Amino acid sequence: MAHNNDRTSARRAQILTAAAAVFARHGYHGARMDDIVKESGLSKGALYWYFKGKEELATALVHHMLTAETQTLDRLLAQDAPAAERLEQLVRGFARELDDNPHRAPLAQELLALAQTIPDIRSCYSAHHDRYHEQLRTLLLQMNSTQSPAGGAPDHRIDDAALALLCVVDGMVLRWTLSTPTSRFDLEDRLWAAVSGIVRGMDAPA
Amino acid sequence: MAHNNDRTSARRAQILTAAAAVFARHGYHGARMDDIVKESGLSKGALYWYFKGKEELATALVHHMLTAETQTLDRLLAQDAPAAERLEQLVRGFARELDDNPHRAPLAQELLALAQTIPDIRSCYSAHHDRYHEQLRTLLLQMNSTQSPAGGAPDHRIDDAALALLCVVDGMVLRWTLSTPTSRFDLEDRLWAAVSGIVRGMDAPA
Amino acid sequence: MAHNNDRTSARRAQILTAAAAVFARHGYHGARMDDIVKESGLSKGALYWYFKGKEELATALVHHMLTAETQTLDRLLAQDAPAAERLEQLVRGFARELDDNPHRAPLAQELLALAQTIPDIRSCYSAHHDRYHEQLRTLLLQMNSTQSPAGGAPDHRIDDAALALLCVVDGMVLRWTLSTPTSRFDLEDRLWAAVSGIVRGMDAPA
Amino acid sequence: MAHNNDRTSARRAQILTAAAAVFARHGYHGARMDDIVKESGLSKGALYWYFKGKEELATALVHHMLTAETQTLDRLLAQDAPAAERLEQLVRGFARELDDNPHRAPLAQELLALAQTIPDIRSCYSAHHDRYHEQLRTLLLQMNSTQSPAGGAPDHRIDDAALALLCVVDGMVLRWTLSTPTSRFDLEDRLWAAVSGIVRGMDAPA
DNA sequence: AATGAATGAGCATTCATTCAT
DNA sequence: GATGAATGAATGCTCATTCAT
Repeated sequence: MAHNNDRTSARRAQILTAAAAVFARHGYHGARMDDIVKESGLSKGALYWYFKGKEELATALVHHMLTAETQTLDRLLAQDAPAAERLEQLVRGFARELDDNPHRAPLAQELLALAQTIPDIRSCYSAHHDRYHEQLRTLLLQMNSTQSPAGGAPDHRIDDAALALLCVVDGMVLRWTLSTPTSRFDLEDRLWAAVSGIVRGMDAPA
Repeated sequence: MAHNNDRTSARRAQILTAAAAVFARHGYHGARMDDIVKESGLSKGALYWYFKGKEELATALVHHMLTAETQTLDRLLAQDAPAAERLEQLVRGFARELDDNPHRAPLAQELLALAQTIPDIRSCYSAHHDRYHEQLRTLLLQMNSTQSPAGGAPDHRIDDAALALLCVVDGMVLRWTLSTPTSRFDLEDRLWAAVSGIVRGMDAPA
Repeated sequence: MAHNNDRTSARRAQILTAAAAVFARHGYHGARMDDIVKESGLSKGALYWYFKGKEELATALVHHMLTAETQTLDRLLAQDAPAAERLEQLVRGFARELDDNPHRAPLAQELLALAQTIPDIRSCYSAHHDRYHEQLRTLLLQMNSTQSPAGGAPDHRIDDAALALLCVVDGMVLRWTLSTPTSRFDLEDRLWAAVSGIVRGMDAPA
Repeated sequence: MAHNNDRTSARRAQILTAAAAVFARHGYHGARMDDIVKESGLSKGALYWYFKGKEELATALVHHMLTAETQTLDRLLAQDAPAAERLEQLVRGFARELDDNPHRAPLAQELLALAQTIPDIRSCYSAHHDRYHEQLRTLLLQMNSTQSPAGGAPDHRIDDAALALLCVVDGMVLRWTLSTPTSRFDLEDRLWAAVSGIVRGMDAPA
């Protein structure tokens, strides 16, 4: 019977959504379980019926977000548009989503910070980084072979570029999140500019 | 009386060192004031005599670290070695220092995370980002004009590259900090590879 | 319909057995209803269908154990063996049963402790004490008249001896239960030695 | 400086007294730390400054009570009154004290029950039992040699009697504590009667 | 009869901060 | 300046019990 599972995952989602909201508002440490309970509309007992505790809440949230990200990239890799186009789509889509959901970025930073302290979360991120790196390398390889049938950039260049891409994204989101109203920049433009630069550098002569 | 001030700054330094150690070990939230007291070898009353509270401890620590970073870069800008060389020196020096001080990176991440929550710390980072961006832009301009007297890359390219450089550094340190013994990479090599890529991309044709 | 009652008492017995096991393992306060549910193999709803709550579980258990004890003594009193022999049988049988069932003694102590707190249980024990005292006095009277047709010990001596017997049993079980592997003594031997001493003292001249 | 220690032990005593009162009233499990705090007149922080937690409170209390008991017996053994007289003094004094302090007995039972659950407390009681048994054996030996210079009862009889004495005391206090107003008996008389019986039985012929 | 999801009052403990000495 | 005992609000979590199904 899927009934039971449906109910269960509905409840878990309900709670996770509430937790995400409260974590985004007050940070993980500033969030009280009571706040999440209130936000979820359930009772404290229900929350603890579905999740073992505060840490599991955070871990589940991380898992959820990273899984979604991986799937997005998977979908992109499976498309048959030119690789360069797909990369741009990825980057701009990513930036736009953050831009449109003001809570996403602070929440993500908050959860990321927990990786320092909570081993399960650390593992999630580690695994995700590796997986994402691999996916990106694949995309860059496709770009490279398409662009210049002759071969283009050597493999190590591609590898480095993939890593740089990953890092520049993380770093820029962080900077953007921390920017003040005064110093705030346009995430999409600047991120794409940075990515373009790295891609150009991939093929350029030393 | 300078005596007084000496004593005072010695005590403050002593406490900050202790706080840095404990924050690195347990994270900001996991650190108890008692731990810091014990680590510092002073008494609880003394700690509160020199610092208003836990937040001020963190803020002072951030201030200290960011100031040091700015000064390093300032010193570099004032040298008369070729700009490209100075950039490499900066990046490699930065990487090596992290590599040699295992606590530095986790501590930095922890403090960075506080920027989300503690306004004073957020301001510190915002200001530092802007300043650092400016300094880096200056360095890249020097490289550009040196390399190709004709002019080389247009200004907006340089600006983008400076930002990308900043972000790629932050992002890579983060990734490196989170990497497992298995997936750990060589920070200096990879960071320099990324930086090189971005610099190459700065001048490369679209 | 006896069907109904059979099912009912079967279920109740099933639950009580589970409760006894869990109380013996974790103590009354350390036992969670969930543990008892799991141990019983039934559902939480079922448990609460047959018992009003945790206290009733304990009360029923006490009732059950004390009733069994009374019946044992009743059976013994009805036998036609010499009184002295029956007393020895009683004491040794009692000791052996505890020796053979490692959980019995801690469970009994735990339930006894509840008498301080739970009025219903206190009443059970009070009543049982009186009843048991009476039964034991009867047995001692039989011994006395058998042994020395002339009359032997005066009544008040018999009464005191009966009480002493009761107390020495309780006290020794307690001590035995609390004894460490190192200091553990042979319950049957020592208990019988104590009982013999008291019986001897009953007839002995001041 | 004894100042510090004085203050410390005063506070600890203050807290322990409060804990004893509350434990006697509500039992260990029924007692809330807040109650003890209120009763002590201190603050919650102070309580936790002097005691690690609820368990340590109980353990310290047990320690305190058992130490006092041992000392009483030690004092008795050191006196030069006839042994028989000292035994009577011990038993009657013990009974009277319980009779005069209505809280003592329930508190003692409550703490004793914790021995089943809390290892530290169990150890306290185990050690105390052994020590007390030894002290009592010594006293009985003195009685025996005094009474009949020829030698009197054999050693194993004395050992058994000592154990029986210990047990009968524990058991009778328990029964007395559990007795209802209706069935309540005079502790001093009955206890002394039981003890006398055991002592008589010690020397009596089989 | 039976299930198990849901409830929520209750509670021990922590820890940043203060202040009398 | 320095000490460390004292404060008490804050909080994550438990678990006996209920009740819709």
